Amino acid sequence: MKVRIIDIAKKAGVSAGTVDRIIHQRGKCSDDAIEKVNKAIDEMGYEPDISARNLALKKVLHFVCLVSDPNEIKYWYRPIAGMEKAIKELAFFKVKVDIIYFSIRALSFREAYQKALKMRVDGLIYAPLFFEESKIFAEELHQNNIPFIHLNIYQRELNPLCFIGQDSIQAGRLAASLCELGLGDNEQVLIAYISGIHQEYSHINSRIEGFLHFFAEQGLPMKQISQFQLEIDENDKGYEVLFKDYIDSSPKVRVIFVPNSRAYRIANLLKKFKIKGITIIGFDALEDNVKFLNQGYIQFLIAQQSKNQGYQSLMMLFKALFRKENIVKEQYLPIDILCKENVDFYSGKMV
Amino acid sequence: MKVRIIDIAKKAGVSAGTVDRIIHQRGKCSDDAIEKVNKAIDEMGYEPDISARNLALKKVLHFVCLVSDPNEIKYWYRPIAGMEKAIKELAFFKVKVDIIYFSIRALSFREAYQKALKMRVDGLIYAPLFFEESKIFAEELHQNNIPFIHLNIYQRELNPLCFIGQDSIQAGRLAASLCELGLGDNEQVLIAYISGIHQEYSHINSRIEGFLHFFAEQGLPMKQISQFQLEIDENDKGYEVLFKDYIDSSPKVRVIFVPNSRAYRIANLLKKFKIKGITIIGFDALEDNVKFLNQGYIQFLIAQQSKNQGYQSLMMLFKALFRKENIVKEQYLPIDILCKENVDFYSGKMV
DNA sequence: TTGTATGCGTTATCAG
DNA sequence: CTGATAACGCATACAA
Repeated sequence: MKVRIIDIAKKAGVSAGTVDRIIHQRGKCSDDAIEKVNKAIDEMGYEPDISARNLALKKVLHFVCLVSDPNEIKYWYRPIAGMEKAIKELAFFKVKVDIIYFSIRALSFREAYQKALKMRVDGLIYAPLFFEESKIFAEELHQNNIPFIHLNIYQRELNPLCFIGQDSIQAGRLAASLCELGLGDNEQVLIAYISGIHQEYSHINSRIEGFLHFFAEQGLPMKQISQFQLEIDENDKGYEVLFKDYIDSSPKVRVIFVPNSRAYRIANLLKKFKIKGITIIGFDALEDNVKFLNQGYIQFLIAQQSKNQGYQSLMMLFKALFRKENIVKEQYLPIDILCKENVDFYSGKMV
Repeated sequence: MKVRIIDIAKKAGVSAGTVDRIIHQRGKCSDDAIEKVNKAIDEMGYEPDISARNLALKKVLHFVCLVSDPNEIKYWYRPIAGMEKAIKELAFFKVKVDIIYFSIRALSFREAYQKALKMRVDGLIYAPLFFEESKIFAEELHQNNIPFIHLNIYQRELNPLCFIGQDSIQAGRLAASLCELGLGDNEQVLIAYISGIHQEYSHINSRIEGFLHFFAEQGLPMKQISQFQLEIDENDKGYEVLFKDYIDSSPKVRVIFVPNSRAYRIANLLKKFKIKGITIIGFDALEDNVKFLNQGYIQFLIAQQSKNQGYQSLMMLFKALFRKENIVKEQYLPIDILCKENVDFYSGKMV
């Protein structure tokens, strides 16, 4: 029936304590005992009872998530929602999760991770928004033997336990293929986005890279593509007129590709200036983006299961550290296409 | 810290046994005791420890899934994969799951459910493929007080505990909107599908209904739509020439909408007869469909997270019957759009 | 109607 | 290096 520790202990002719020590490699045991116990396990096929283990466990696993303040970058609302879902499920087990927020400055990120390092942490999740700081952080984690997961942005060279997110280059390619659908002969696509000052994230660049690749591969003339990029302070409204002028002087533009998650800003301008006949392809199902999708200003949004990202990241740590399962090193989530007709059913997505 | 049964027993001035009886409504208790215990629970906020409960539990919950043989309808491979994933996760708990297969004949379905009814079953999952038999089955289940979940197909009037699947009408609408993208002035869309004899499923009809609605709502002329439907025996190849003739005599057709999951059959004909300039919108990421998607014969596939459907159905039963949580009555999953550029990342999707 | 005792399979401690 | 044993929180059988 069910094989227990005591069953294999009897079979091996030792006590339960010894079996436990051998299974978990804690304490010292004689080679003789190790051999006998392993043999018994092979023959009888022991599977630990999670409930019993959990009940008896004294130690609590401690996971920490470092995420940017969703009030500053709205994108993070949904990964956090996913984390909260995971926290609920993990409440059955001896696992404790803390979420630490930082604001979008390198210094704030540094403070956050120093705070995390002061705690006794068994596993950690963060998005390497800041290239240099992330590197320093990762090195310290490796030194302290604390496994960590990269979420949303992947800095492969830092060798995280696992990356969870989207293939940004392929997402850019997909955006390009959707743009092409709406593009007639001799019409243009514009790459336009507005970002805060000094916000240059690798995944945004990857999306643009994939986008351009697609057009190149299809042998489409590059002159069909123009770019409009502004780095501005969050509250600066000066760009609005600049944008309007740009559009007025580019009558061939039919599609605008917005590679960051703020397509709603561009959509807002189309609405404000009553610009017709231009459609937008953007990223992420933020509330504001969805609003303009439903109004027809945005034709497609490419989404990345943000909630699921948050959920999976914690579940991965759980799988790796609680159950000692092997996990895949790169977990690329689906690249979702949203339009007016399917966006209403997207929010329930969890996963 | 953690509130245990014994804690609230002390607070209420009774024994642990009494608290247990009141929480689970087993055995008789005095009104006085009930009141005191409930008060204590309110004040202290008791949450049962799942691990301890699970360890002590004698009874095993028994779930049964009735699914059609995936060798006959390939669609079912993925829901079954999702069920297997759920079974793995539920292995931690005192839950046992059986999957019973039936082949696509009403008689076989009837045999399957009679087999299920003979077992001691606590919860059940099935797709109501056969209208009449499903009704009889549901009535028996209600009589025996066995909760059941409808998967993939929804027969609302049978009042399942929950439905998990896609909004087929909306999926049809989405298909129509994607068709429209590829449709120029004066061009036609063809609704074409090949099904086995006497296979008329409600969700296929709903997709067509949604599809037609979309065109009607947009004020598009209905004469742009033509239909080609064949009910044939699985091995009958006679339809191939019929199809070819139909296409030859309909030069305006630019897009073919295939409302069932066998777009690969139509795609295969386009390939075989070297028909160019026509693209297909179909359903479900079956292996064969994906092949033709990658080859360019199919432009879009609309998918329904089949694996997730299977997974969720078991998790729902678990939530409802093991933890006694309230669950939503209708769980509509996202309507996914697949094309060449994102299909490779779709398979990993779980949920 | 109520209280008590035993056991579920593991962990962790302590004495050998 | 090893064996014995007391928790862990709940369910359940039995005694009162």
